[in-house]
Amino acid sequence: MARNLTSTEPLAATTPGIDVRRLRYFLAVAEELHFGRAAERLHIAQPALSRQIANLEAGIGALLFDRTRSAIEMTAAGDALLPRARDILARVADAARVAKRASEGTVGVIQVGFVSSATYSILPGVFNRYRAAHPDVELVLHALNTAELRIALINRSIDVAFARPGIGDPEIVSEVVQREPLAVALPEEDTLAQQNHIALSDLSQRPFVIYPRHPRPSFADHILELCRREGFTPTIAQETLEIQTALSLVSVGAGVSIVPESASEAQLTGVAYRSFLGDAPQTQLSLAYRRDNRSPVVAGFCALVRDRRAR
Amino acid sequence: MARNLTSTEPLAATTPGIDVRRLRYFLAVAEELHFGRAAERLHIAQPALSRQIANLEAGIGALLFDRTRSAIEMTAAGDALLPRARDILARVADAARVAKRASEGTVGVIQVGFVSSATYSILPGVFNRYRAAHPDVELVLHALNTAELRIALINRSIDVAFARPGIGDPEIVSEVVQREPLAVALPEEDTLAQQNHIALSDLSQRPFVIYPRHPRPSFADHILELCRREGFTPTIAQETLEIQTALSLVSVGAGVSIVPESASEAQLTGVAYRSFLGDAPQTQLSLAYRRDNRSPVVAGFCALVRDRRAR
DNA sequence: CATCCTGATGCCGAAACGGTATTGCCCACG
DNA sequence: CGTGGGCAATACCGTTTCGGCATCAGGATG
Repeated sequence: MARNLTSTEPLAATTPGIDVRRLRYFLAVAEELHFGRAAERLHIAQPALSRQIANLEAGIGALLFDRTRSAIEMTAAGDALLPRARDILARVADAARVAKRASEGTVGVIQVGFVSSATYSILPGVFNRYRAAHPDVELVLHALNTAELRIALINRSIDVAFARPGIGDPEIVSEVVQREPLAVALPEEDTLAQQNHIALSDLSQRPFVIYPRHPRPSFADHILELCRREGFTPTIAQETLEIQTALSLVSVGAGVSIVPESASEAQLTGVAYRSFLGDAPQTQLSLAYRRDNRSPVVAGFCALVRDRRAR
Repeated sequence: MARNLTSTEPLAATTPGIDVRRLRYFLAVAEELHFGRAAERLHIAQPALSRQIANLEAGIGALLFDRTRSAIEMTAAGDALLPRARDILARVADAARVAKRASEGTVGVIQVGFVSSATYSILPGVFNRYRAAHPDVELVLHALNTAELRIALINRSIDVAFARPGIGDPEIVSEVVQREPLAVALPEEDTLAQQNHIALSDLSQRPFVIYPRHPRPSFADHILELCRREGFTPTIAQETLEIQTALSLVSVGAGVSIVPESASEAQLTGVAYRSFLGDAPQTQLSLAYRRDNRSPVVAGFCALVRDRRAR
């Protein structure tokens, strides 16, 4: 009865009759070329299978099997449908898997912004651990300053940011994930490099390399404020955008720079790192993300950062 | 209630819940981001839609929409599913279309074998008309001799053949599609070329170029039999495999050849074509295909050939 | 706080599905 | 030339699923 097409439906805009269940049934029959065995494989009775195949044929408008011979045969339409049926079934299964994994945050893309000075602290560990735990999440990195990070978060051009000291915005959640002492980076030939510990006031006559000055408020402002409290205004030799550039300038003797302690990891030749005398001034690194974030990928990333901080 | 997964089913080997109907519903909701409007577009009531989406979510094991806000939002799982759902629906529709067209013989491949001497008669017209009528059928051509055509048909390496005079085999159906008079191809400088009509006996002293000699029985055997009846055995100057080669040899004066009249279409310089005196001997071209052929593409091709012959 | 909008839930009739029993058909075998 | 066996189709029936109507629940809005 693969003949009476769309008799009950007045306007069939869609494709009635085609259905993943029926495609699965079709595949079984096509592979077994035997209704009885196919039905057995599908754990249904043979008549039910016969009817579903007939329904599928009616939906397509063509016979899929040639039942005239004793052994069943594929028709041209069946041959044409077979590879497509396999493909569709595979895609359906894949779609379900991917959707589920997306909900678990194990596939997708995450755009991470960070200030350059975070390069040497927790970032390498966080990125490595995250990549190991979520190999199917693409981790895209953007080095930006704190003000740019805020804009990028609001733009949604990044999903999560590491900023210093943090990002104040009603739309953004900012959590401190690391506090670390500041240290002095100075040329090795500087006489102060012979001391193990340095007081901030010792630097009052030295030229400073600061970063990033614009836009306000910046890490540089934080340093300048510390100096002001100590009773001096430093001479600014150079302003740079990134800590890496600042350290390079220090290495060629352009001046001294105040950096997070972890910057000593950079190991630039010609640069000596010295800690402060007494209780050193601190800097903090914050993890920031949109308050309305719903992405499980982002949630998973933040969870990993918090977990790492806890230890 | 997208929480209780596979509670009733003991062993779900397949992917329950995912279904083209549900994917269509999902697509509507994803595009409208509003259950009411989506339901309206689908011509069903909103509660039915809500339940089907819930079923889909249960089948996948993840929520696809975030209903916490006033305006509905996609979840990461929904975002991941959306392009795949579109793709699957398009493929389903395409599969149905292709299968139907395959049953009508308007898509597919057809392998056509033919004897070289048919090149100048009905073949160009048949091929051009068929390509025009069935642009999505790939027409693959194979120049073979009659014995090779028979083997290729049985092998299924070709679907249909044009053979001379025909193919006798219980598995093969052979229908005469064309009868045409034979003619003489001779060098232009031959004295016989000055006559408009030539008797076969006039050629008794001329060297013959025949084709194809092997395997038997061949078109060459047919020619030799005609000469024998006329009372002479021709001198065989050359044997070739294809009519094109035979005509080339004639053009350089190697001898004369008996060819179907339509071979004059070849227009080789140096070759004159002359018809026979009186009632010329005839040759016939047959269309052959497997008796058990079920391909609608082949059936369509044969129908076109028969139709052309009728006019 | 009342009201509206939106999606979820309860309940019921209709359609689809699957199972058992049976028929119809073709083929092989005596 | 019946006849029995194998296979798919059909008949019939119980169960599940689907869709519609009415209603409920929760958030937004005035």
